[in-house]
Amino acid sequence: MDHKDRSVIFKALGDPTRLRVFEFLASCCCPVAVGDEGEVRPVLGPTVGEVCCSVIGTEKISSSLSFHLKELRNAELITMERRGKNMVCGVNQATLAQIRSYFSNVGGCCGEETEMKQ
Amino acid sequence: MDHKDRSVIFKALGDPTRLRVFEFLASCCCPVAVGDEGEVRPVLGPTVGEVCCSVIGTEKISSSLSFHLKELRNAELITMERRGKNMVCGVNQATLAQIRSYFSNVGGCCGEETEMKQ
DNA sequence: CATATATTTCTATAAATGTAGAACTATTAA
DNA sequence: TTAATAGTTCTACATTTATAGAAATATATG
Repeated sequence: MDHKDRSVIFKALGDPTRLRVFEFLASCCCPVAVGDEGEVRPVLGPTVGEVCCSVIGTEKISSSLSFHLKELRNAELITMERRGKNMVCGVNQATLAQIRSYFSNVGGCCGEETEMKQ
Repeated sequence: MDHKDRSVIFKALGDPTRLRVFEFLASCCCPVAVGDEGEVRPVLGPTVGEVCCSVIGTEKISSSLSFHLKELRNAELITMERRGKNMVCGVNQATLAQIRSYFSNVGGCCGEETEMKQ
């Protein structure tokens, strides 16, 4: 995750609607599943329509929501996969882990208070 | 730190120049000092001019950098304080701690892989 | 195949954002 | 008090971004 990736990630989370979508998806458990052959499979999370209901509060999916989902996908903050007529969404745990790691390392060289003269 | 605060923070970090400024300041040690009376005092970090040299690469401070610093201050990601002719900058450790805490809690209900049928 | 459902893409538009230069403010030093 | 330095604010402008509606695509179903 380089500087460019990070600014794309933060820009994606910088929009209130997108942050809500991200937080809603993050609040939906079971982000990753392992299939019979041991393969890691994408999440069976809410559909775009369900995200729309919960986050936007409308039945009809707007092009605006599609746009925001695309931005979140572009930042690799979420994944989406077709299930029949629907698209199901979930947070990308790998990226979330990278962000956590970034923040545990940034500015961490001497975070505690330091005694000082004058 | 509510939803609004977070989106302001992420939006601030979402601009490549601001992210560079933030990371530069975060890389400058000793963010907090405690004075003789026990009061927590702002960092004695780089001046705006020094930030400009390191991050933008120019001698002359642009209004654009001032604007970015204002955004970072508004998000409470950095603090600034006058020292004579200069303004000195540093990251706001309290906010940084809040962001760390946010990311350790978001989407963390079952982050590990889960066995699944079908 | 025709229709319904779910979602995306396209196009236009309005609002927000970043940049540049000039003018302004605060502090120090002569 | 005048000049120099350091930085900010103001104004204008170009670019980017978010939103809305219409048309297009993909899948399921009758």
